[in-house]
Amino acid sequence: MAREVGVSRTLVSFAFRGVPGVGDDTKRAIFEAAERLGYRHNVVAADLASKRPSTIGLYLLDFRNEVYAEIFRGVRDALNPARNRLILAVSDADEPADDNAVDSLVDARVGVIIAATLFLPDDRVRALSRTVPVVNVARQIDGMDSVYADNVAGARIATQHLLDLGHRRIAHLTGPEHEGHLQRRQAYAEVMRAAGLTPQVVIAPGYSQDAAERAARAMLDVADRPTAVFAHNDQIALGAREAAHALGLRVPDDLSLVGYDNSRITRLHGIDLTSIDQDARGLGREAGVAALVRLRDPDAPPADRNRQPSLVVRGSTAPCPDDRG
Amino acid sequence: MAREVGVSRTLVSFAFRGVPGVGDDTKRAIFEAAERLGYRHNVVAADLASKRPSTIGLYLLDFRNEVYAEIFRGVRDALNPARNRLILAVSDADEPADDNAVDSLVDARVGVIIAATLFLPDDRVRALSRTVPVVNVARQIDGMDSVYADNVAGARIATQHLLDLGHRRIAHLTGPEHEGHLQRRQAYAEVMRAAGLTPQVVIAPGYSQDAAERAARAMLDVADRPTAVFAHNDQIALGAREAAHALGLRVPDDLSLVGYDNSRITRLHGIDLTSIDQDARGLGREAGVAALVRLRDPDAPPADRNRQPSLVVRGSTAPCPDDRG
DNA sequence: GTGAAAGCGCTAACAA
DNA sequence: TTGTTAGCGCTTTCAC
Repeated sequence: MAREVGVSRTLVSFAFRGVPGVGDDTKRAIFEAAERLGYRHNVVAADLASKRPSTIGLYLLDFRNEVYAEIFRGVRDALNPARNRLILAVSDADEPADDNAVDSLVDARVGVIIAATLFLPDDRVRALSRTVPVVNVARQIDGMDSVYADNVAGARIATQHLLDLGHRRIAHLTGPEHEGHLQRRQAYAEVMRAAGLTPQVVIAPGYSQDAAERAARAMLDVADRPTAVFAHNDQIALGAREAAHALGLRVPDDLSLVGYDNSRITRLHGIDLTSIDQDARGLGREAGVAALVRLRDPDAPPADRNRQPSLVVRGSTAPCPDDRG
Repeated sequence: MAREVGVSRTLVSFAFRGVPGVGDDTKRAIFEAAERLGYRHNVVAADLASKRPSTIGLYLLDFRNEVYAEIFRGVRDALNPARNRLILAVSDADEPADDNAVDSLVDARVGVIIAATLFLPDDRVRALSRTVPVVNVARQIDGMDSVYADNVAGARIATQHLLDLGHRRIAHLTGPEHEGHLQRRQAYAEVMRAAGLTPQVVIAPGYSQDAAERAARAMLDVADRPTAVFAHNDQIALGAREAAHALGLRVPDDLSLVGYDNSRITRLHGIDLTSIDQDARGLGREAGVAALVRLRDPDAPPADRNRQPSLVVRGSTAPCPDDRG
């Protein structure tokens, strides 16, 4: 390739990376020859040779939860103008494979990992970040880059909304306990206790709709069932909704339901799910920017971007049907 | 690392790749030392050095369509036992970025690309496969590895189902014309013509729910609107459903609706969408296997796996409300 | 603006 | 079973 144009390998390298200091004519000649020869700049080899890898890794917890699709879009929005390669690793909310997914990113020698709600505990994430810098999305870890919407605020708004509607037996339906997935349930419990009520946290065997449905069925199939449910996310809320319908309960007449994420599905006619919006795409965008910063300057002070979520009231919540609650 | 154990680099390399011919003691010593030194086998460098890359690239058209999540899971199922790295590239059904996504896979120097419904025309895919072998999923291209469910059969079953219910004004709602996305609309048109009816193919500006909703609104807001719609996929069907409700039409009383993909959302209480099942996860699994084969033997004869889709009747389809149709 | 030489971390013959 | 020598395609000094 270099021979073809009569230039050195260095020039070709510079030309492809947009390093200044290459004559316009030379540049043109190089690109023209590359086109003709079907030459492609080998980014993998480039990343290997340079000590500073330019590739960005994105970890997403689950593929079936629309929130991660939105985070992905946001990250892509932010990275599009840059010329960084983005590679994805996706885990599974039901059959967690965090380590595999993260390993594949580390193996790919990415320069930074954007992690959307890892199941890993804080310490493991910190340890990981000593190998590869990590930008947390939708999660806050002290001393690390974190882009998130305030979970405590979100859970409070949701719970308070149900209290305001007169509900007293309000359950919180969530998944297995992982550090980083605790704030919502804790904030819910606090609000409940502050109102003089007993929190009821129900833990499903996973964060998917299916897992939630099973747990919700048991929760709702009792005499003094809750009159309202605040779910960890929309997927889980939909699981609860299915369980309710299977038991002949109507939403919102017999059961009020609040989700989290404000995914598109909540807006469907007939679903009409009240939910907390945390602007996942926006989170993704900020995370993308943070990753770019981290890549250029490993020693930059950690970014901590806390956004405020908001409640979107729809038809799945209604006043408590009785006073027994 | 090699020095540390007092072994040659070759042995270390062999040990990590599981190449036979390394003494058990040596192997143990190597892994033990690796652990201690925090050494990680650099797969990127390995792929670069060996002419046969072991990484598999997966292209998915869209993140918000559950079908691709299922294909992904299937591919992962198939690849799990193997030790191949999987990297993803995701495009967007509304803002197509096929070339970017595919480029990122080519740049990553993957050994084979599993492509789930590229927008690219057949010839472009063929051209691509001269650089990197391609396994097509949910699409058939002559002379190439293809794993798909028979679209012609699927579309026929769907259309026939509506005809059997007495509908005559049946529209097909789909997205922009791409080679590889034509079979369903053609099969629909054939069945309609064979029944002595005029096909009405309505093209939305994209394959997403939002795009479909806009197109459906125009389609349904006329005097002699269709009494039934066969949609290219579930996303599009949901868009039509939203449009119908916005216009005060009830499903299935005023409008019957058939989707495609049988995604989980079709099963939600209140959505209850009749759909065609093509077992996306199964397709993904077969594609994963085909990719593995192709990786080991570039000259193996192209695999062509054609599966039969099936109709799942739910509550969104009902007999035609009148005879005017 | 340009080129030569060394090296990134690994694999692939081949030899021992 | 183990070690030696090249070399993958690129970047990076440093010199011209």
